[in-house]
Amino acid sequence: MEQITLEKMVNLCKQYGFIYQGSEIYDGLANTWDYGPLGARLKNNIKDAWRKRFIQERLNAYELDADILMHPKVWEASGHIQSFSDPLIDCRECKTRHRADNLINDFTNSSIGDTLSFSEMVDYINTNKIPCPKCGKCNFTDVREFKLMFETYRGTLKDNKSIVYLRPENAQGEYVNFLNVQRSMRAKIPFSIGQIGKAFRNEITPGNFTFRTIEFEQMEYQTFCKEGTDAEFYEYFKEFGKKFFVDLGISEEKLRFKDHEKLAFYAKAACDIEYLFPFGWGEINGTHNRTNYDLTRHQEYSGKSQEYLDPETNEKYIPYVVESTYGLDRTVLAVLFDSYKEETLEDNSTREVLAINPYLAPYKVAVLPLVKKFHSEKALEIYNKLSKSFMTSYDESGNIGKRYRRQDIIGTPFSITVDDNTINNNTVTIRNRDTMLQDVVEINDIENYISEKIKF
RNA sequence: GCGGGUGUAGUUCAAUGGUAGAACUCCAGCCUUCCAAGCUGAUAACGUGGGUCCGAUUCCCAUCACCCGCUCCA
Repeated sequence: MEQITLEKMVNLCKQYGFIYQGSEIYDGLANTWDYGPLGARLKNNIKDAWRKRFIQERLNAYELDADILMHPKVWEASGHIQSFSDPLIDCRECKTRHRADNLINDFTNSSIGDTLSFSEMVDYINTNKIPCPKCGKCNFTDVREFKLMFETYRGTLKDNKSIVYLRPENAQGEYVNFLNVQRSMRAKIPFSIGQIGKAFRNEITPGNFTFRTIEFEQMEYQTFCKEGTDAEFYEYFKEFGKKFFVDLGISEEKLRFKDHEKLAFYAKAACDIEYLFPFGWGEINGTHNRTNYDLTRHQEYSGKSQEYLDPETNEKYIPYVVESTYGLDRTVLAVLFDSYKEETLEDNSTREVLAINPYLAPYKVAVLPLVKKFHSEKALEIYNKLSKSFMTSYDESGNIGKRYRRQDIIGTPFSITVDDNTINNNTVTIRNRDTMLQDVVEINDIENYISEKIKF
C-alpha cells in the first residue's frame, strides 16, 4: 500500500487537531510543534501503554519523575558538558560546515582531534593542510563552539555561577536516584527505573516534522544489573522493545534493528529499533549497554558511594546499566503513519481511516443520534453515561454516514447510533471502525462491550 | 548552517501592477431512520518587514516558516 506522504500527514494532523506548528500565529518557531486535543490524547495513551508494559506488568520496576533541572555537576560527570559542545568550522571556499575534531581524526585516522583545544584544532588543520572533504581546499574559518545543551540561569542574577542546563537526556535522573529508589522500594538487583519526560537538545538540524525537535519527550528504562548479566538484559530489552511497538499496532515489516557501528564512549553495545518513515528508516528506540560508566562517574564527581550491597553474597559493586529509551514523539509519528489508510469501498467511494490500536485512539467511542431532532436527547443521555468511562465524542451534524467518516479519520474505534430502537427497546447500534459491521447492544452492556475491545 | 523549492481562507487550488474567485471542510437552518446525498445561508486568505511605483498579493530585497537534498545527530 502507498504510504501517506509527510506533507499530507502534517496537514492531516493540523486539520484534525493532532499536531499544530508551534507559535503558528508568529510564523512558527523552527522545530517546535504543539499537540492538539487529539494528539495530546494519543500521546498520553502511548505513555499509558508504555507504563503498563514497562512498570505495571514487570516485577521490580519503578517509575520516577525527576526534575528537568539538575545540578550542573551532573552534566560534568555524564560527559555532556564536554561532548555536547561541538567545534564547528566552515569551509570558506565551498561553504560547507564540518566538525573540526572529526576532520582531524578522519584525516589522521586517529583520535588526536579529541585531545586538542579549539585553537589547537585550527593550528593543526592549517599546519597539516587538511583539505575540505567536499572541495579539497584548505581555507577554513575559526572554530566556533556549538552548544547542544540549552543553558539558562537560576536565581535572579545572570552570571556563570548561576548557569543551569535543561537536561539533554533523562537518564541522569535515574542514575542519581538509583540508590534512593533502591532503598525506599527495598529493591534488589536486578531492577529497573522508568521515566517519561522532556529533554532538550539545541540541534541545528531541520526536523522532518516531529521526528527531530529541540524539545522532545522520552520514555526511558534503565535496568540495573550485575556485571556479567548485562549482555543478557541487553538482548532481552531489544526484543522487548520490538514487541512493544508491535503491540502498539505498528507493522512488524516496517521495524528493524540497527546496530551502531560507532559506539559512544560510555557504551559497550548499542542498537536502535528503526521504523520505515516516508523519509526513510528512523530511530524510534535505542538500547544501550552503558556499563557502570555513569554510576562510576557520579561516584567520582559526587564523592558518594554508588555501590550496591548484594544481600545474598555480601558483595559490594557498582551495577551495570542497560538502557532502553523510546522517543515518544517519534512513536506517536510512527503510529500515525502506520495506521493511516485510504480505502476504496464497494460503491467506489473512498474513506480515510486511522486504523489505530483502540487502546491508543483519542476517542474510544462516538455517540451519534440517527436523526437530530428525534434522537439527540437520548443520545446525550448516553453520552453522559459513557463519558464517565471513556473519552467519548458526540456529533449530531450532517447525516450518519458523514459522521462515521469523521470518526474514521480520527481513529475512533466505535460509533454508537441512537435511534427509535434505543428509545423503545434500550438498544443501540455499535459500528466498528475497521470492519464497518454493526452490533446491536443493550444500553447497559455498552461499557462492557467497549472495555473488552480496548484492552492493551 | 549550506544548496534548491514553496508561501493566497482550516485544506487544495485559481486570478491579478488598480487589494482576490472556487471546491472541499467547518458553522447555522431545511431535508434525511445507518456509511462523505441535496437545498439555503454564514464565517473565512494574499507569512512578515522594507524598497520601487500614483498604486504591490503580483516586481525587487531582506526576514520567518515549511518541504527536498546535504550536514549534523548519545
